[in-house]
Amino acid sequence: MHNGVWPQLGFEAPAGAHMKQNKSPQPEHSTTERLFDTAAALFWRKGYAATTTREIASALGIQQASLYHHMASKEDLLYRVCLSSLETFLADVPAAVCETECPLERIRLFIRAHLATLLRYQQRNVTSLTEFRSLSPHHRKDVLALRDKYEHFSRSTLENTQTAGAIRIDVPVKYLSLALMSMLNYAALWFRKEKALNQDQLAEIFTK
Amino acid sequence: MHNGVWPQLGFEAPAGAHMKQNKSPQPEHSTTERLFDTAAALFWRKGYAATTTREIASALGIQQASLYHHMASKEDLLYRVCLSSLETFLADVPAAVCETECPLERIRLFIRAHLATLLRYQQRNVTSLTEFRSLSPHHRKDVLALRDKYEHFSRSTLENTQTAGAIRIDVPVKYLSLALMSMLNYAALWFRKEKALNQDQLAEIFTK
DNA sequence: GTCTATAAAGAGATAGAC
DNA sequence: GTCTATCTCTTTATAGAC
Repeated sequence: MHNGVWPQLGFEAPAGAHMKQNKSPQPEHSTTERLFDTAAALFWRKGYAATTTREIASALGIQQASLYHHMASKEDLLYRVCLSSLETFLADVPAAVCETECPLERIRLFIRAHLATLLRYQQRNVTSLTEFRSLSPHHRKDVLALRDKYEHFSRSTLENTQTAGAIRIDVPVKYLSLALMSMLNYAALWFRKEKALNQDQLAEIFTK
Repeated sequence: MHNGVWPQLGFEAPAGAHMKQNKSPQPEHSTTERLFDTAAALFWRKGYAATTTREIASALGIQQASLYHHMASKEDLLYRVCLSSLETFLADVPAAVCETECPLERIRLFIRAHLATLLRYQQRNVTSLTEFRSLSPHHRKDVLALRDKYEHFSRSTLENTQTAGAIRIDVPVKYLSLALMSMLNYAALWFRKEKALNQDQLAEIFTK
């Protein structure tokens, strides 16, 4: 019963996430990208504040001081992980939703695409979700702007669906969006390796 | 739009939570209890690892070294905050649910009572939910045992309701429980001061 | 039960060689 | 781009007086 409703942070990383090993001109696994993934994995497991730069360096197989060739500071590293998380959502999810005009289908696509991106880059996304408070005020503002942009998009999607009469209208869009995103994002915290069908199940459960 | 679907940790504490100021033989605000609340408030806002013992002491108006008269270590303090959180759930929620036999009403009472306890001791509960990983292995085991106990209770409640045909039976209880608890517990992370009606709204939204 | 003083360890970050 | 060496600051925790 241990993998239940509680945020079970602190597991090993889902091995082999996005291993494309292609040889395209812009390499997908520059040292900087590896640094992001390595750091996100540790932030996910131990939290940002509890993770030391020495641990990150050790996981990369280099010395602690060598990190500073790739990052300005530990906080700057967190900032860029958060940025990469939100930029991926903003690039991938709207693109997926655009594939249909049917309101109800759009919301299904939204849920599927959001969940797919959420779980594909789970470590970076959980970091972005849970370590936001450790950002400097200036960096926080930047990340918040991207969040708002995405939230606006998701709320519009629900709004259109509601207007079209495809979902319940007795609850303000604000709360529908809130409850849906809560459920979806919280999934990032406990999701392990359950089969992808869960995505449809969640959709079915909530779409009323 | 800033107080939306993202975990907005880092706000001021809801002032005046459980201020009873009675004069009962066992005082409700011993220094130790005040320490728990003060620490939980800081853990909630900054996270356990990012909170220093000096900050806790300063918030209590004493010197850092004086803390060690009330706790064995910083980790021991976290442990006891987590314990108090779970012990409150196990004491209050089952007691509330017992008040009726009607299956559907039981689940409504469960949701209401869980949410009420969750928000009443929000700071301790969020700490228990999010800082679990910072516990020592031994303390983690203890806390996990209490979690399992409560999870078993909540799942039984849903199971009985499902058996009685009051809620959907096309989804395994495991996932119903998971989704419900996710939604409820996640609420602890963003809930501020919205009116208590939200509790009923959530119940309505989810009870199918 | 709280204080001052301090020990002991660990943190992030920099300097400069290679 | 990575290394060794080290600086400086902060951290948790202890000692012992009052």
